[in-house]
Amino acid sequence: MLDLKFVRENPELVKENIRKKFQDQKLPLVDEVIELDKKVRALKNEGGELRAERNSSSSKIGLLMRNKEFEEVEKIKQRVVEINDRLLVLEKEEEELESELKKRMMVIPNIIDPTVPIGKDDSENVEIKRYLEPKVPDFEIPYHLDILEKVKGIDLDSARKVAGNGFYYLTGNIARLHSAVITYARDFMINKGFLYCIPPFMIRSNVVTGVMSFAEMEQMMYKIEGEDLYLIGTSEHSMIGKFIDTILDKEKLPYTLTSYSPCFRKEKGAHGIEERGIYRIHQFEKQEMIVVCEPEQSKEWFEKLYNYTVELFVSMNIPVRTLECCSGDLADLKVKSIDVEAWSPRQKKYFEVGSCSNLGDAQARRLGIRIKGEKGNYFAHTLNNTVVAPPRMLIALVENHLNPDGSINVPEVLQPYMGGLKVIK
RNA sequence: GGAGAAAUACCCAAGCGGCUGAAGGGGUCGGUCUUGAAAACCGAUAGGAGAUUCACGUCUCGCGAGGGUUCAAAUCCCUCUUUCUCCGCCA
Repeated sequence: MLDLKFVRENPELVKENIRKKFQDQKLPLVDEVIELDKKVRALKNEGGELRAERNSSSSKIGLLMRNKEFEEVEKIKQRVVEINDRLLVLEKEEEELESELKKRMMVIPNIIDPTVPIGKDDSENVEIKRYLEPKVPDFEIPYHLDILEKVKGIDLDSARKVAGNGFYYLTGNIARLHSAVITYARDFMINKGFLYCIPPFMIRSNVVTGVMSFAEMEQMMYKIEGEDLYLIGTSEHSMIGKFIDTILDKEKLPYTLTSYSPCFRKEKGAHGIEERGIYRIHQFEKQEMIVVCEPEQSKEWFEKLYNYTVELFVSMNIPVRTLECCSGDLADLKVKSIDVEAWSPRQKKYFEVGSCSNLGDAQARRLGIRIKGEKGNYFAHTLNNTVVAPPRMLIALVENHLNPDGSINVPEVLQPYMGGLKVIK
């Protein structure tokens, strides 16, 4: 969400940004917002004046009552009743206009970073850089399910009986590998100076609506029956929620946090659960990182954040590349976003394993995350990025470390977390 | 889950329909005193959201949150949230 003042003062810039994102149908919203804003302010002014009159009249009544000047009191009372009637009308109108205004403000996209490549959709995303050589071995790489089944590491049949499609049992060394990845990633981030957190895995509706749009909420979030609680889709929800309505101390910035959580997603909508196996599932686990910082530091942090993920994958010997989201593919709240994609030697292409986003002050404005400044408070910038999210990440791991006999090499950095095990057979 | 008590500014706390946007302390900041400090004394110190103004300023909202009663709400009523105490249940 943009600053209303900014829209008021820079309508052309806002429109230009909408065009860059190929959302021309939203162009009229800008003028509508400016018009609505004008009306709301006029109403506020009138209401303010009336309230001021009511306040002074009411205290006058107090004085007159003590002097027993009842006739005068009745007169003033009547005037105040009139004021209240008028206020009722004004307030209703103001509320309506404000909700119309907010509705429009919510869908006007955030101003994208000047470095974001212009493009219509995900086909125009831009590869930034590759890390490690994407190798295709001279033997055939089976589908990841077959690899995992061969080492008795997965049981989807039982999962379907117990919970349905989109769930999994990981077993034995693969389950252990899964934990090893999470634990290694946790320590990796702790070593980068991040504060490790285990957040609530359920959050209230007001936090949900604070961190995502209604459409997203409907498509992603599981609701707990009979409670005002939702299962989190990512720990970003509870981690950013932690800062709702706070005024932060300059000295304590930046907040750099890494959190572990299971993530629950309905995966309703466009694709459903088409992919066989553990690529797209209702439940997975994720190590996440978030940063809350000074506005002028967010760009710098953005670079650091996705590079941490790259470094982590490279340390496990998994080839990755960074792919920048073009303007048309960038979610409305985001200033800039880069995906980290891992190499799939089976598909001979890269697939998404992480996503790093700079939200600028958009999220902070929605959630009221401010920094105490010398001359008034201002909104913080927020960023989030995946450290690693197995089991999807395991697809990349097993495909890249598969031996011709179907055994899987454990990357050296994970071996300590696997009791020294070097090969999963 | 049941029964009680509470939520007021940076902290503690008074107030329980109008003169209270809020007594009193502590803290913090400034000053007097002192070689310097402490103590003592004096003074200052209400965060936040919004409107308006070139600006000084003015106005509105604001006593956990949201509703309601009233000419008028920190104060009365309702709902919710949180905290504390006790009981029950449970890793």
